[in-house]
Amino acid sequence: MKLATWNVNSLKVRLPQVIEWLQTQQPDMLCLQETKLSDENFPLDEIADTGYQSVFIGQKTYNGVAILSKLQGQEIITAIPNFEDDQKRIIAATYEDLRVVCVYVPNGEMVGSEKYAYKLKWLPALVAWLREELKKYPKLVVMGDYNIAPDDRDVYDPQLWNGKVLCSQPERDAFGELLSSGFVDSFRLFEQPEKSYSWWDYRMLAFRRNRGLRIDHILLSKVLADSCIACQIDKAVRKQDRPSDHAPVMAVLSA
DNA sequence: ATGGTAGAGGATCTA
Repeated sequence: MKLATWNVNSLKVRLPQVIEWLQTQQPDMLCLQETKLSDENFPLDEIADTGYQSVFIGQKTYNGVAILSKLQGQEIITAIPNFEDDQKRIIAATYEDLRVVCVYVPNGEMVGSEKYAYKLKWLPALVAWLREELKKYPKLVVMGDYNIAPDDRDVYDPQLWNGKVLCSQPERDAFGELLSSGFVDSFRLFEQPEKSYSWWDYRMLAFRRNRGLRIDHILLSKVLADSCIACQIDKAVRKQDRPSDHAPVMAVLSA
């Protein structure tokens, strides 16, 4: 079983790359973030032609999430329950006994900004909901763009980024709260290359210089973590023409 | 040099 997540930064622009990636990697589930599409414009048929079902929730211009899978998703949820939010950042679906949650955590813009306050309000709401999900679904995977680099080794220049958005202590604490609720960062179950990142700014030749952050994560419930045999970032995708600024992350479960 | 790029939409906003 291959589980993957990719912030595509416009599914309209990236659709050919997504279809090619589905065909070559054959993931069982692919979570997408920043589709930036209204639901009526979602490329359902093109994706179906590749052999994948889609569940999605989007909006014009910003945000938007989807789960592509070879199976049809059930028990679909498209928002955090009991949390007022206009932005489309969450979709969850059940595939047999596997519960998949796709998340696009707010970016936060800058420490102290209104968007940062929204991020710090959004994250505990996510954690509270996922604690309930975990009670219902022992086999739970939560993957997506968390917009949080959990540790200094996930940052190309920790001094420069110290206390900045994506790295600030309140954000890292919120991520820690999520982990301590019963999740494991699948990437850190394994030995990984030094300076492994999942996002590189489009500006300043950041990718060529490997000035990146690891902010896209696949979190597994304990039951799933026990069967995880690999996790890697597909950095080659970021080298393509007209790439997303994020690379896909993929975890492999046995059986 | 307080910069730079990409996407959406059609002037800025978001990342």
